[in-house]
Amino acid sequence: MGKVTSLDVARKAGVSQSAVSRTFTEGASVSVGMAKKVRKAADELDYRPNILARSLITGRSRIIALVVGYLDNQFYPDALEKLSRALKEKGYHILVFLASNESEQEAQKVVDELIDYQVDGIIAASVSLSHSLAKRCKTQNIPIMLFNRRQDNPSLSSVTSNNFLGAKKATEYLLATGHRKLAHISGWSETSTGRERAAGFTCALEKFGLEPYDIIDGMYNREKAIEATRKLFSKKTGLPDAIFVGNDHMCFAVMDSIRYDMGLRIPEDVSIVGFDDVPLSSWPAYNLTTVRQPINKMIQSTIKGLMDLIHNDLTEPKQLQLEGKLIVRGTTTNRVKEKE
Amino acid sequence: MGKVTSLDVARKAGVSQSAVSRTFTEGASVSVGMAKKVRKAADELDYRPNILARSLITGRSRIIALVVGYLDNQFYPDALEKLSRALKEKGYHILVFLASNESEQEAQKVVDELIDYQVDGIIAASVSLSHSLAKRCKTQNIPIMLFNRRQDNPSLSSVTSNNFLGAKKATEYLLATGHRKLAHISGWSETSTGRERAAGFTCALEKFGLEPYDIIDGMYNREKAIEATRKLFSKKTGLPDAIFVGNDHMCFAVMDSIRYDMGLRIPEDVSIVGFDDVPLSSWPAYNLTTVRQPINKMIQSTIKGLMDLIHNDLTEPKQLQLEGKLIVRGTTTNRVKEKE
DNA sequence: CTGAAAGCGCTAACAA
DNA sequence: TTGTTAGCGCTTTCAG
Repeated sequence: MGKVTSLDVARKAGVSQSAVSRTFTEGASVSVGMAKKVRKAADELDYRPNILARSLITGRSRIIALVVGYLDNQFYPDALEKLSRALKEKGYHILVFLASNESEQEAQKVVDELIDYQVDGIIAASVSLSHSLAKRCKTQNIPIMLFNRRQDNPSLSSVTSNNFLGAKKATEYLLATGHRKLAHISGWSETSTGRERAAGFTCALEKFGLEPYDIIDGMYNREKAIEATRKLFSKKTGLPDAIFVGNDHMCFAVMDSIRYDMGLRIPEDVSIVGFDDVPLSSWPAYNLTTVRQPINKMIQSTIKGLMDLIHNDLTEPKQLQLEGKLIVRGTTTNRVKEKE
Repeated sequence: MGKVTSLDVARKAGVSQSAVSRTFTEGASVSVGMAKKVRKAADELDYRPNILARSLITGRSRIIALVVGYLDNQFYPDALEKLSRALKEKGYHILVFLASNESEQEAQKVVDELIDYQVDGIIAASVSLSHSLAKRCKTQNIPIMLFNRRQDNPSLSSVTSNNFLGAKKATEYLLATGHRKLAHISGWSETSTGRERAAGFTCALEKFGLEPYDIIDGMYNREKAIEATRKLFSKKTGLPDAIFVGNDHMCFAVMDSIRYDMGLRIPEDVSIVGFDDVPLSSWPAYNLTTVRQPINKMIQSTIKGLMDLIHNDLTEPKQLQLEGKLIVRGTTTNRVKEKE
């Protein structure tokens, strides 16, 4: 029966249309009797207020744009699911925008689209908005939270784990357990996470007085990571005894390549450490030693930050960095003991 | 700077507000000169039409609701990504609704929410809408496509692969390669896919004159699948020589359990076949023999079906079943040859 | 082709 | 507390 409007309900209940509006508006003043009458009529007609019409007036759509690159790295569907649940609690829903880290022009289009939908806020997961695009959103008054990515320019709020420290911890652990020829297959060097994790790696080595065995950009991509692995093991100068990989998603490819291409054993021949601790990492097939990103806290902080931005525009940008934790599993071994 | 409206643009260009509307409305009649003038002013003001306001009139929000259970089975993020890209081409975007196959009441709420947003259509992936809820959507005139799920009642359109045939093929392959003690860890028996795949399994066995070694409901859940595996291997009556598992997601758990709990080899001790062919299945760590769901065709048909429903309400419900294909990889072996 | 005017379904003053 | 009224930003008749 097509659309039932508030007017239909009003007529049926024998009250004014505004009375209907009020009973469905949080915090409006309606008497109990009125509310009851209206609710009854509404139920009978199966009436629901039209959010879009409401948005037009209130200026709030209750839609949050989630901008995300690919969904093949399990970290992101996991985050999407958790973000969606948390936002639902607050009466928001997620409109998905896929942005494949492509050209500025593509990004431009995505921003256009999400402005069109009058979204109340943006969660940019894994993608980096250029300065000009960020400014456009600011002009349009759409708050942005960066999730798992930071901007050099501190005008944008962001939530990440401390990638530098996490990578440093992981590397120090490898050093403490007797590894000396450490390679790094890094996250994409065009991303903050990629660079910061690489920096943590080299910093730990430097402090220890060691040179990296090698650093290759894996670009957060399975194929690139496999290439990198092959390159690493084709060196004539002896093999690495440990590889720190920029994220778990690449790690799985690296491990597969080491085991099934190279025919080497993990961790006996080479130790592996990842970053993220996605669910797959704890599955026995990989059982990966990795730096856990505190995803629940990250989600929580992202939502809180976004809500703050939406409700009082006063808040100034904050770049939150949460502590990660090294989870030791089966892809690393203590080479110190072995020598004793 | 808040919102720039069509009126602002109109004033700046020195034309009427309707002229602005027309230049931004597909298929409206405007002269080239007028369009140019308007576009110029619009660009200068960084104007974009407000989709929500437009929706109010046209009755189309360009929002599609994707209702999905969990995102931990890689099949769904993959589908989400592909659906999103395909819909974007057509000018639609996906609003995510997580429905954890819970109570009727929860489902009720989800339907409420998606009606609120005036979505143009619903893609129900993996969740089954009860009859009454489906009817409510029909009353509200919101078309529904079931994705990877069928309804007994044929009033809803759906796209699936032929689960019965796929399962039958898989089982026949196991029989043809000399397996005789076939167990099935099934998909959730409350779902059409779970039931149809189980039916394909038993049908193939029956034709061959064999009894199933055992059938246990794994409920599309990792933990349940592991439990089922343990149960299977605790039987006193000899072990199964092959297991057909209801989907790949459970399969990974089953394989891990067999290898790392039981200490058995795949496929030497037991062959394994899955269903779906998610990306992970082709990774060397699992290298899974499985029935491929033709996901691209499924996506394509789902979108086409939905668009048909949206544009001409005339179309009557169609339950499309696409052909799946057995992909033979490393988790099965030919036991016939061995005996020769 | 263009402008004026009506109205989509709703909320938010404003009176009563 | 309630009803009346004026828009939110847009599309779509309807005249011209």
